[in-house]
Amino acid sequence: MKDRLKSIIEHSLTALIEQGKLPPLDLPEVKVERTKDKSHGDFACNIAMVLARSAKMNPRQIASLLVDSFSDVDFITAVEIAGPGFINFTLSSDTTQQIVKEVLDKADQFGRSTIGQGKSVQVEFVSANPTGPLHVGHGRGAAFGSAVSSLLKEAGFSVHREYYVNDAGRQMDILATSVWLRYLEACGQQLVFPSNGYRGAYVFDIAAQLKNEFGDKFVKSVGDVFTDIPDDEPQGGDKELHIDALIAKANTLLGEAAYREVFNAGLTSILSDIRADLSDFGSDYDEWFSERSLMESGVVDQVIEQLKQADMLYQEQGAWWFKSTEFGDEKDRVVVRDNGQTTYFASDIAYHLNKYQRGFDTVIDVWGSDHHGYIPRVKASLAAMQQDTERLKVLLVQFAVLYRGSEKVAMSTRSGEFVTLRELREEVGRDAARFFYVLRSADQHMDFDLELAKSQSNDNPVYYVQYAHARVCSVFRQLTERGMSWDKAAGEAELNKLVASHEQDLLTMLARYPEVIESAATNYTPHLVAHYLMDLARDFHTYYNAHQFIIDDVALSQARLTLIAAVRQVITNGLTVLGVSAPEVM
RNA sequence: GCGCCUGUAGCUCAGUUGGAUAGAGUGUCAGUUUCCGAAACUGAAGGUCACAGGUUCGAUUCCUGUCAGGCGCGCCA
Repeated sequence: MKDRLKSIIEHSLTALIEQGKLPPLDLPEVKVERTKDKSHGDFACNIAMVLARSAKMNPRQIASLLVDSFSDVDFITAVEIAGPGFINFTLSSDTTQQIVKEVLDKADQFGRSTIGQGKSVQVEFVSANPTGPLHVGHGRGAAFGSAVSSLLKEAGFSVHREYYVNDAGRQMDILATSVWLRYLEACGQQLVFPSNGYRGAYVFDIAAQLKNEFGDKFVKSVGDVFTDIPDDEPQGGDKELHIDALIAKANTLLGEAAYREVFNAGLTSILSDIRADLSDFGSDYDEWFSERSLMESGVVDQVIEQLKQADMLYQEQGAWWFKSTEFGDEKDRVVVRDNGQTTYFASDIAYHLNKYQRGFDTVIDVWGSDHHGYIPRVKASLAAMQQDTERLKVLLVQFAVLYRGSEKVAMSTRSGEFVTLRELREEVGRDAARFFYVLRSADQHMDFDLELAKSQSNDNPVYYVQYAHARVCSVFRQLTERGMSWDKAAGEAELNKLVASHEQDLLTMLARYPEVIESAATNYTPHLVAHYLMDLARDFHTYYNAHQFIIDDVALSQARLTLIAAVRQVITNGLTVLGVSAPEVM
């Protein structure tokens, strides 16, 4: 509808210029927007005010010329000039009413558009290191990432959801060593656990599993393990040096093959836990991409070679540095350490190049906002390889600050003091958790009060929306119980009976849904959908309290039932986009 | 110190890319069931849009500065 109005206005403008009634001028994009106040009609256009300056004319005068030149169209009943020069359009009630038919015809397709033109988008989200279970901080990225993916799909993009598995690197070695040390303890040995190791309960579980499966295969004497290891921090040493030495010792004592077995035990256990967790949370993926595969296939080395050839790397103090400052980064970044190991950043360059080479039109990274400083160097690396950095979009998600009542909860994976995503899901439910996460815009800090979410979960807005859906279902159940039925065709033929103000509000609300989806998709803002659903639910509840649906006037009754059937459909569609269920009974 | 983000009702947050009288939830107060589900509805109260300038027909929105908070600034990931 916006587009139709737009083209009418554009035609009139060009006609007026040709007729010499308006001076020749460059036409800006015509914007037609929904009004926020009903008294201003359904749509408004501000073009007259926008043009006033360049045309050197009074905006109301321009508006008046435009309005006079509009040809009559059947779907508009009133065109008015208001305020400083707005042109307000009022739709015919017949046009407004037909949205019900459209919703029911398109059903779960209602809201789909083709603005994505089938272009391919890759969305990478969560990608937490497999060094421990997902915690509530990851939940927001999971809910946001999959909601954005669903939105893009609705908008006509071809979407590929991906999880980047950091199954290589130092953090994984720390995990492997932590598992091994816990295993040694499980085998009856006494030791002082490194302060920088992973202390979570799941490490004990993996160690116990290891012992079950392999017996004493990996047992070495603790005396040997801690020989020639520099002091840990509590003993006045450096915790990083301490843990690195332990990793090296694990490698030499166990040998490469056995070390790899311990390493993989930790990796596969945690990764399968993460996969199950995300799946249960309703965040599904098309691909799990392994960092190790990039290293083992030599892609990382190739990329480094490519950058060397392009004179983008230089050697200093034994390390290889990437000249990211030449592309706007604050400082140059190391890609190969002096000990010969490639950095995480080197893998990431290779990974992003790989994404580009797979041919995605747009590559989206969903990152925690604490990684924002990372954006310039990744973009720099792509620029250095003559890639179009505009294809990469990084969406930052602020972490939810967790509260227990009024007390802030300290979060640390290493110390094992965190609330897992699984715990959250079990306590507040998947629907409430997902809805809560996407209720706020992603770039906004969010306070997540566990006590509130747990103890007063009935106050969560998700129930308000779901209840509206269940209520519609309930009406149809009631209808059946009374031996009556809903006749869709009859209802659609009687839509002109829907003239009450509550009905008009609902009709307008339904018509807005595709616009909301489009806006939410193009701006990567799923919270708009959550807010829309709350608005729609409110209008429905208000309507419910003001009018009866099952009444003696058969024609009106069928029209109303048809309307609320459409409401039910749109609630279902919207909740589905957010990964939230639409229960028939609550 | 530098960079990015944020500052809107008591609290948690929206605000249609610069538009008309700044909104919702929650909390507080006052009401609504012989009626399809009261997990609902109606009404009231609640604001110097952090502060000060600037840009223009018009600013919560854009620019500058100040103040306050968060995050980042490793041969970690």
